[in-house]
Amino acid sequence: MRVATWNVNSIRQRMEHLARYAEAARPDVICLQETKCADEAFPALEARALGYESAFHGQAAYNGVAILSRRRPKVVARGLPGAPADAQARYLEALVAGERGPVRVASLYLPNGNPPDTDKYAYKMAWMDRLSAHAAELLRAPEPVVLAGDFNVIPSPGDVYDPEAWASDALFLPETRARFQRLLALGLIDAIRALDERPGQYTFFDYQAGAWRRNKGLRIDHVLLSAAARAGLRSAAIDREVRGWERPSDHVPVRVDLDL
DNA sequence: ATGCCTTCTAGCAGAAGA
Repeated sequence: MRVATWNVNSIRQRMEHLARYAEAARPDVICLQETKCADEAFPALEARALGYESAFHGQAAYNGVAILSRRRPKVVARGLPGAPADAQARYLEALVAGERGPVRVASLYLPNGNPPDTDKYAYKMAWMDRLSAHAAELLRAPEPVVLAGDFNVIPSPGDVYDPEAWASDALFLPETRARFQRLLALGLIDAIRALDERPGQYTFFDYQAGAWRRNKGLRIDHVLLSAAARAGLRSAAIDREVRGWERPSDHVPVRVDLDL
C-alpha cells in the first residue's frame, strides 16, 4: 500500500494540485493537513471523483486534517485523546484496508509553537506529550501503525538549511527535538531516515525570500512507522517537484510504499 | 535587524503560519 502525507495549506485552494498528485503518484491513502475547512465544506465529492473516500476533522480557517483512502477509512479517533476540551482540529486516526488486514493510519498536524516564550509553545509541548502517551497505547494494538503528518519538528541539524539560524525556533529547540526522540524511543521509526541518511531532504520551503529557489528548506513532515509497519517498508520519498507547480502549498508530499 | 508570501475571515486589515 502506498501512503502519502501532505500539508496542502487549504484543501479548497489545492484541489487541482491534489488531482494532479493523485494521478502522478497514485497513493492508496493520502493524509492531509491544514485543510482549513469546516467539515460541511470539505470537498468529499471532488475527492470521490479522484477515486478516494474521505474522512475529515476540520474547522473554519485554521488547522484541519483528513484521510483519503481508496477504500472507505473507518475513523477510530477524531481529535488527539487526552484533552477533550481542545477544539483545535489536528488529529484524525482511522483503520484502512491493507492487503493483509487493517492498518492504523493517523493524519496529524502538530502545533507550530512559535513564539517559544508564549502559551503557544506550552501547548505544543503538551500536545507532544499527549501524542507520546497515545502512541504508546497504539503500539500495543495488533495492527501496523502509521503516524503521518506535519510534525513541525526539525529532528536534526541535517534537516534544516541553516541550523544556527533556527536554534531558538520552536521547530528546533532542544525540548522539541527531545520530545520527538521520545516518540522514536517508543519504537516508532522515521521512514525517510530508515532508508536514507543524507542531509538536506526538505519537505517545507517558505513562500518568502525565494526559499524554494534557494533550496532553503526544512524537513518537518514525517511518516513514523511501528515495527510491524517498518517490516513492510519498501521505499520512502519526498515529492519535492510539487513545490515547483503553480501556486503550490509551501509543503510537499512525503510518500512511502508499504508491503502491508 | 526586519520583512519578504499566502491563506483565512471579514469586509479591503489583521492574524497565523514556520
